[in-house]
Amino acid sequence: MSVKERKERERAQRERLIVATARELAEEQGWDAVTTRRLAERIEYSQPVLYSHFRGKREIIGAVAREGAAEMAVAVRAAVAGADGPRDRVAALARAYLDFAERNPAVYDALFDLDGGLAFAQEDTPGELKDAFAALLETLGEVAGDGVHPGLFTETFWASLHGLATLTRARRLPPEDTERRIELLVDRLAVM
Amino acid sequence: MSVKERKERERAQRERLIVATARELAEEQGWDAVTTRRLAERIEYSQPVLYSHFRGKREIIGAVAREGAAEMAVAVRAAVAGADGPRDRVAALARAYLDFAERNPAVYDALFDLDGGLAFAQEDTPGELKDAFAALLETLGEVAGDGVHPGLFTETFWASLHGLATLTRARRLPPEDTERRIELLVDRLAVM
DNA sequence: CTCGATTGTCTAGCGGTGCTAGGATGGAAG
DNA sequence: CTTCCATCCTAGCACCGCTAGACAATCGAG
Repeated sequence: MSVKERKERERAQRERLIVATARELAEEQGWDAVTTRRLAERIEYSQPVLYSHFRGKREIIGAVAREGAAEMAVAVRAAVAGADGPRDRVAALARAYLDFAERNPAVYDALFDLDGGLAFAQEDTPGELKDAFAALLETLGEVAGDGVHPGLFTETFWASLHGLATLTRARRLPPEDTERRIELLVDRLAVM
Repeated sequence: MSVKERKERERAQRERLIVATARELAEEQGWDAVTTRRLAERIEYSQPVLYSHFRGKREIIGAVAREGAAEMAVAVRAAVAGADGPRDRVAALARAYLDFAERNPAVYDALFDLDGGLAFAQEDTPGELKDAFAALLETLGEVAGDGVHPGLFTETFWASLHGLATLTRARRLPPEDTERRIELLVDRLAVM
């Protein structure tokens, strides 16, 4: 039976290789450059092997998105943990979020711009996504203010950050003033 | 010489037909369905005709985006004109913006998600885009608050709206609470 | 009115995409 | 040692954006 187990281990390892390579390629050259042919060549297997792990390209994007969500949750929680008081915590969260988006643009796209076939805000939403939202909620729920539902506040604050992240990266907003925009959001939206 | 003029008129008309058809097709079936072949078939010309008007598909997207920006400016100004007092004006603007995004998803994508080859926030930015931003600035600049640059405030408020628009449409946010999120944004961000 | 030049349009095709059917191959089981 | 089965690859499908080159229609000169 250990032969079978070994094969399963190797298979799981190859799956991780596919996801890591797709992410790498996307960060290097953008998702448009992540074609099944190039991806197959990089992992040194033929195209059909990809389809024995994933239904198609969108599922590969989804896998990168889930991985990214888990990392983002870690990054946000780490940033918040190093800050004192509600205001600093919210500001640290906002900076960590935008920083993550800037440093991992392809992952951010996989999460929020592209179609990775993932459900959001539903029962069958992957755990990584639920947890990433929970990481935001932990800090933002504190500053929702009286009579405002913490979840609703978190959604709204998150949407604002998402807007800044995407518009800045798509060169719709000049990047120099990012810090000032963050301060504005934090000071006005959060109730301390 | 009037023969030449007639031909130019017909050519301009055909260009408008291309843009209108691309927009129609995108609203019906999404931008993925807007292929040069399908578009050519709908306008009852062959593919290469498209390339005698536009450098490529991205320029067609850009043309739809410019058209959409002009319409959005009109919609926003109309909504604001029908409201009294700063708070109502800002709320009306926010609703009009999100309403436009919801009613014209393909146009909204052309403007802010896809690459239409347009410059933003620069000298060579198309007039329609500058004017759409101006329409936001006219109302939002009023409520930036002391010591906050009106342009910066407008960018930030706009980013928040954009975040709500995209996340809602991509099913990342449940749509039922949109109105409550708007109220939250307006009441907190704007200084009255 | 005829004829060459120019303009406009089309057919056909290039290299690429995501995805899949079917045959070859190599290792486990009997 | 042979049989069988899982695994993988070659080859190919239909489609994509885009373009070269053939063809037809129109224009201006003689």
